[in-house]
Amino acid sequence: MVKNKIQELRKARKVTQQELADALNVTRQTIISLENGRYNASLTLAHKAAQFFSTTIEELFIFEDEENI
Amino acid sequence: MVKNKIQELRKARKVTQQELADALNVTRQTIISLENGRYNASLTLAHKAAQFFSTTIEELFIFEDEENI
DNA sequence: AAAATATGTAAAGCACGCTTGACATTAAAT
DNA sequence: ATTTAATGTCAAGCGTGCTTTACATATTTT
Repeated sequence: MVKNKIQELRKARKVTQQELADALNVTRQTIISLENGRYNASLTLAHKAAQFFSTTIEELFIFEDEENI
Repeated sequence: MVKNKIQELRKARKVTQQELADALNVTRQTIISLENGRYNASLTLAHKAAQFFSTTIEELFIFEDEENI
Protein backbone atom coordinates (compact mmCIF):
# COMPACT_ATOMS: atom_id res chain seq x y z
CA MET A 1 0.00 0.00 0.00
CA VAL A 2 1.24 3.45 -0.97
CA LYS A 3 0.88 6.15 1.66
CA ASN A 4 0.57 9.85 0.92
CA LYS A 5 0.78 13.30 2.44
CA ILE A 6 -2.48 14.59 0.99
CA GLN A 7 -4.31 15.16 4.27
CA GLU A 8 -1.25 16.79 5.78
CA LEU A 9 -0.80 19.21 2.88
CA ARG A 10 -4.52 19.84 2.52
CA LYS A 11 -4.86 20.87 6.16
CA ALA A 12 -1.72 22.99 6.00
CA ARG A 13 -3.31 24.94 3.18
CA LYS A 14 -6.73 25.05 4.88
CA VAL A 15 -8.51 23.42 2.00
CA THR A 16 -11.61 21.29 2.60
CA GLN A 17 -12.00 17.81 1.17
CA GLN A 18 -14.75 19.13 -1.06
CA GLU A 19 -12.59 21.91 -2.43
CA LEU A 20 -9.75 19.49 -3.14
CA ALA A 21 -12.15 17.03 -4.74
CA ASP A 22 -13.46 19.77 -7.03
CA ALA A 23 -9.95 20.89 -7.93
CA LEU A 24 -8.92 17.34 -8.88
CA ASN A 25 -12.22 16.51 -10.58
CA VAL A 26 -13.08 13.60 -8.33
CA THR A 27 -15.69 13.08 -5.64
CA ARG A 28 -15.23 13.87 -1.98
CA GLN A 29 -15.46 10.15 -1.30
CA THR A 30 -12.34 9.61 -3.37
CA ILE A 31 -10.42 12.14 -1.29
CA ILE A 32 -11.58 10.54 1.95
CA SER A 33 -10.56 7.09 0.77
CA LEU A 34 -7.18 8.31 -0.38
CA GLU A 35 -6.46 10.17 2.86
CA ASN A 36 -7.56 7.20 4.94
CA GLY A 37 -5.54 4.75 2.89
CA ARG A 38 -8.40 2.72 1.49
CA TYR A 39 -6.91 2.58 -1.97
CA ASN A 40 -4.15 3.87 -4.19
CA ALA A 41 -4.54 6.82 -6.49
CA SER A 42 -4.36 6.29 -10.23
CA LEU A 43 -1.35 7.77 -11.97
CA THR A 44 -3.44 10.58 -13.40
CA LEU A 45 -4.99 11.48 -10.07
CA ALA A 46 -1.59 11.34 -8.38
CA HIS A 47 -0.28 13.76 -10.97
CA LYS A 48 -3.18 16.17 -10.53
CA ALA A 49 -2.75 16.10 -6.77
CA ALA A 50 0.98 16.74 -7.04
CA GLN A 51 0.28 19.67 -9.32
CA PHE A 52 -2.34 21.04 -6.97
CA PHE A 53 0.13 21.02 -4.10
CA SER A 54 2.95 22.31 -6.32
CA THR A 55 5.08 19.25 -5.70
CA THR A 56 6.03 15.99 -7.40
CA ILE A 57 4.46 12.56 -7.20
CA GLU A 58 7.62 11.20 -5.58
CA GLU A 59 7.33 13.78 -2.80
CA LEU A 60 3.59 13.51 -2.28
CA PHE A 61 3.43 9.72 -2.20
CA ILE A 62 5.42 7.36 -0.04
CA PHE A 63 6.40 4.08 -1.70
CA GLU A 64 7.38 1.76 1.09
CA ASP A 65 8.65 -1.29 -0.72
CA GLU A 66 12.01 0.30 -1.41
CA GLU A 67 14.78 1.54 0.84
CA ASN A 68 13.63 5.01 1.89
CA ILE A 69 16.99 6.69 1.23
CA MET B 1 -4.15 9.46 -22.06
CA VAL B 2 -0.72 9.58 -20.49
CA LYS B 3 2.24 8.82 -22.74
CA ASN B 4 5.55 7.40 -21.59
CA LYS B 5 9.15 6.82 -22.58
CA ILE B 6 9.29 3.18 -21.54
CA GLN B 7 9.95 1.69 -24.97
CA GLU B 8 12.55 4.34 -25.73
CA LEU B 9 14.46 3.71 -22.50
CA ARG B 10 14.05 -0.04 -22.69
CA LYS B 11 15.58 -0.21 -26.16
CA ALA B 12 18.36 2.19 -25.20
CA ARG B 13 19.33 -0.24 -22.46
CA LYS B 14 18.84 -3.30 -24.67
CA VAL B 15 16.33 -4.90 -22.36
CA THR B 16 13.61 -7.17 -23.76
CA GLN B 17 9.94 -6.76 -22.89
CA GLN B 18 10.11 -10.05 -21.02
CA GLU B 19 13.08 -8.94 -18.94
CA LEU B 20 11.39 -5.65 -18.10
CA ALA B 21 8.15 -7.44 -17.25
CA ASP B 22 10.02 -9.76 -14.89
CA ALA B 23 11.84 -6.85 -13.26
CA LEU B 24 8.57 -4.99 -12.63
CA ASN B 25 6.63 -8.11 -11.64
CA VAL B 26 4.03 -7.82 -14.35
CA THR B 27 3.32 -9.82 -17.49
CA ARG B 28 4.81 -9.12 -20.89
CA GLN B 29 1.33 -8.23 -22.09
CA THR B 30 1.26 -5.37 -19.61
CA ILE B 31 4.53 -3.98 -20.99
CA ILE B 32 3.25 -4.26 -24.57
CA SER B 33 0.04 -2.44 -23.69
CA LEU B 34 1.90 0.29 -21.84
CA GLU B 35 4.40 0.86 -24.63
CA ASN B 36 1.66 0.91 -27.25
CA GLY B 37 -0.52 3.28 -25.23
CA ARG B 38 -3.41 0.94 -24.60
CA TYR B 39 -3.77 1.97 -21.00
CA ASN B 40 -2.21 3.93 -18.18
CA ALA B 41 0.08 2.40 -15.60
CA SER B 42 -1.03 2.22 -12.00
CA LEU B 43 0.85 4.47 -9.59
CA THR B 44 2.74 1.51 -8.18
CA LEU B 45 3.79 0.22 -11.57
CA ALA B 46 4.79 3.72 -12.67
CA HIS B 47 6.99 3.96 -9.60
CA LYS B 48 8.63 0.59 -10.20
CA ALA B 49 9.30 1.49 -13.82
CA ALA B 50 10.81 4.85 -12.83
CA GLN B 51 13.04 3.07 -10.33
CA PHE B 52 14.09 0.50 -12.89
CA PHE B 53 15.19 3.23 -15.28
CA SER B 54 16.74 5.27 -12.47
CA THR B 55 14.48 8.23 -13.12
CA THR B 56 11.31 9.81 -11.72
CA ILE B 57 7.68 9.29 -12.63
CA GLU B 58 7.47 12.89 -13.85
CA GLU B 59 10.35 12.26 -16.28
CA LEU B 60 9.23 8.84 -17.45
CA PHE B 61 5.59 9.76 -18.06
CA ILE B 62 4.22 12.60 -20.15
CA PHE B 63 1.06 14.19 -18.79
CA GLU B 64 -0.45 16.10 -21.66
CA ASP B 65 -3.40 17.88 -20.08
CA GLU B 66 -1.21 20.61 -18.61
CA GLU B 67 0.97 23.26 -20.20
CA ASN B 68 4.23 21.44 -20.93
CA ILE B 69 6.52 24.14 -19.52
C1' DA C 1 -28.82 26.03 21.73
C1' DA C 2 -29.64 25.68 16.98
C1' DA C 3 -28.06 25.68 12.34
C1' DA C 4 -24.58 24.99 9.05
C1' DT C 5 -20.17 23.13 7.62
C1' DA C 6 -16.77 19.45 7.53
C1' DT C 7 -15.54 14.70 7.99
C1' DG C 8 -16.69 9.92 8.07
C1' DT C 9 -19.05 5.10 7.04
C1' DA C 10 -21.51 1.72 4.09
C1' DA C 11 -22.84 -0.47 -0.05
C1' DA C 12 -23.85 -1.14 -4.97
C1' DG C 13 -22.13 -0.51 -9.61
C1' DC C 14 -19.12 0.79 -13.64
C1' DA C 15 -14.55 1.32 -15.92
C1' DC C 16 -10.13 -0.01 -16.53
C1' DG C 17 -5.37 -1.99 -15.03
C1' DC C 18 -3.49 -6.34 -15.27
C1' DT C 19 -3.53 -11.51 -16.01
C1' DT C 20 -3.87 -15.68 -18.67
C1' DG C 21 -3.59 -18.33 -22.74
C1' DA C 22 -3.38 -19.15 -27.45
C1' DC C 23 -1.71 -17.81 -31.79
C1' DA C 24 0.77 -14.65 -35.75
C1' DT C 25 4.72 -12.17 -37.53
C1' DT C 26 9.32 -10.51 -37.81
C1' DA C 27 14.30 -10.63 -36.67
C1' DA C 28 18.34 -13.07 -35.11
C1' DA C 29 21.14 -17.16 -34.52
C1' DT C 30 22.88 -21.59 -35.92
C1' DA D 1 16.82 -22.99 -44.56
C1' DT D 2 15.42 -23.97 -40.04
C1' DT D 3 15.09 -22.96 -35.37
C1' DT D 4 14.73 -19.68 -31.64
C1' DA D 5 13.91 -15.21 -29.72
C1' DA D 6 11.33 -10.99 -29.71
C1' DT D 7 7.29 -8.39 -30.60
C1' DG D 8 2.53 -8.19 -31.50
C1' DT D 9 -2.89 -9.22 -31.64
C1' DC D 10 -7.24 -10.97 -29.63
C1' DA D 11 -10.40 -12.15 -26.06
C1' DA D 12 -12.18 -13.48 -21.50
C1' DG D 13 -11.92 -12.63 -16.63
C1' DC D 14 -10.55 -10.73 -11.97
C1' DG D 15 -9.51 -6.96 -8.74
C1' DT D 16 -9.76 -2.31 -7.60
C1' DG D 17 -10.06 2.90 -8.48
C1' DC D 18 -13.75 5.90 -8.52
C1' DT D 19 -18.79 7.21 -8.50
C1' DT D 20 -23.26 7.66 -6.47
C1' DT D 21 -26.52 7.91 -2.82
C1' DA D 22 -27.86 8.01 1.75
C1' DC D 23 -26.98 8.62 6.40
C1' DA D 24 -24.01 9.53 10.98
C1' DT D 25 -20.89 12.17 13.75
C1' DA D 26 -17.98 16.02 14.81
C1' DT D 27 -16.79 20.86 14.58
C1' DT D 28 -17.80 25.63 13.65
C1' DT D 29 -20.76 29.53 13.28
C1' DT D 30 -24.43 32.47 14.56
